Amino acid sequence: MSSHSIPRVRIAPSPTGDPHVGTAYVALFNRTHARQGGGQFILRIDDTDRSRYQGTSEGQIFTALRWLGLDWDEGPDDGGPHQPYRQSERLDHYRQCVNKLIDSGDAYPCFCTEERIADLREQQKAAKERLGYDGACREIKKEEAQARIESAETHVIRLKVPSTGETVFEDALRGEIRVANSEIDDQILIKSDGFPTYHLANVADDIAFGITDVIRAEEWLISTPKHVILYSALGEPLPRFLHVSLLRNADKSKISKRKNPVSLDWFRQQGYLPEALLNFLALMGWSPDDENEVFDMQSFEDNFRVESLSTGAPIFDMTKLDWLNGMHIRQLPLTELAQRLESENFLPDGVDQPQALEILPLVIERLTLLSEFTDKTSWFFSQPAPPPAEDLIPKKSDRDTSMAALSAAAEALQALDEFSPDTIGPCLDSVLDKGAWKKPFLFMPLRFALTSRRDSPDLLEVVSVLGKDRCIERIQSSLKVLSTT
RNA sequence: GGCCCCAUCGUCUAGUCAGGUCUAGGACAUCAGGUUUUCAUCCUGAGAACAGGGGUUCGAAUCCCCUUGGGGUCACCA
Repeated sequence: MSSHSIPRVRIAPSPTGDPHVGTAYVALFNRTHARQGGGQFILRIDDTDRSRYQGTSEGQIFTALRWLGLDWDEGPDDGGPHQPYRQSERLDHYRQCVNKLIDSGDAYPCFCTEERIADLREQQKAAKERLGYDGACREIKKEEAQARIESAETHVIRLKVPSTGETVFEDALRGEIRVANSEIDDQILIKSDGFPTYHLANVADDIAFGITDVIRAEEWLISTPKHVILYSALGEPLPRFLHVSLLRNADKSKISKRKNPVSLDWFRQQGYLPEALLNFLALMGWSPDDENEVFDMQSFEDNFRVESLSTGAPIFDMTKLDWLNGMHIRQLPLTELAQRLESENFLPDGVDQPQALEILPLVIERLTLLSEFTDKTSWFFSQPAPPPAEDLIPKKSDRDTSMAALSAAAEALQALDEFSPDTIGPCLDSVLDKGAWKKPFLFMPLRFALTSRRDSPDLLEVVSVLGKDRCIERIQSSLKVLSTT
């Protein structure tokens, strides 16, 4: 297909479980490629496997892709010029297609039982032969086949792969791929339940939808020759094929649920930002020229080239995703961040956006995941249990020193009229001077008294945001702890 | 096992197509410093890779071959 044509690309997830990170990975490249060329990104639902079908899955896929901003131009839910976009609703189309193939002699009915096929495979294994259908039903005369079909005999339709020669095609990333036809199995096109297999449905739909670029995972590379044969039997020009490397587990095997989180829902629930996940996925196989690895989708769209995707096999290591998530959190305006926290349900119970906004500046630099917000701000939204005495007494200090320091701090803060970081700073400095304590001997007990934790935000900000009354109250509670020790 | 794909720091990658500018660059992670009253952010620095062997060439991470390693696939799943 001409490289000048307007790209029409698609992803074709199967509704068989949770929305998969690999779907998003491939969708990202497809959608970006379409947008760059002013073309269309199509969502097709490949639901031809009735045994693995899950009713809730399709909706989850829609939701997850939209969460990521990977929305589509044509799809099952909002229509398009080639409806329907669900394969289970296109059975007539596949039937027509396969009839054409049977007429032209490129496909044939096969009446072999699954038992015979299984036995055949065992024999082939034992004899160390190539595994695959032996073509037994190829020889059945058309009239006989027709009669058996009419008598409702169980059958499938197979592709008649040429027994000699080779099939050649170009992969946009890997160059010319050639496979001997003797290596290619007579693929089942229509299953005995009347549903098409992926191979038929995929090619038939890609033709019907006018798909120009088939950008999909590398696991499909080896079955592409079958698709090429199908295109040519149907008299259709080939789309451009481009097979993206598979995401891997740490042991380099194909990414899997057992060894990695793969559900897009999981990432959302963990508090990853869509822009961070997208950024991370983009980096698995591509890198920007300017070496700035933190970027948004606009920048990606401006610089990405699908042909420049790397051929290596990237290990899905979320360490960098965590870093990216923190970076993207910090790039978000505070009001936007507060909105996200609320809409994604990461706000503590009873806390609203304005309240979150009060405390957000103090913790934004400490967040890696949105889900950490609640824990990191718990000292602010409710009074924590007073810290144990050992936390209130820094190393090399002692109980009396901590009590004196806290008392002095309480007193000084009490006397403060204007309560802001600007006034609190000098106020605490004077407390320090008067007591002649080492800095940590005052500040650490105070930090613990106010937040009950070591990793709190800047102390002046904490004092300020808590306000005079709550500060005094918490200091008193800690003094009580110390005095009863 | 057959067939197909792949191979640069621990990880993601730049460089490979058009061989020299590569004593191989960046990022994450790690470690060490700095900033900071804590944690984090931020800044500086360090260690860390061309799988191996042949060939072509004045010159190879880059081209060719072999080996090794890894992966995918060989379903009436996609």
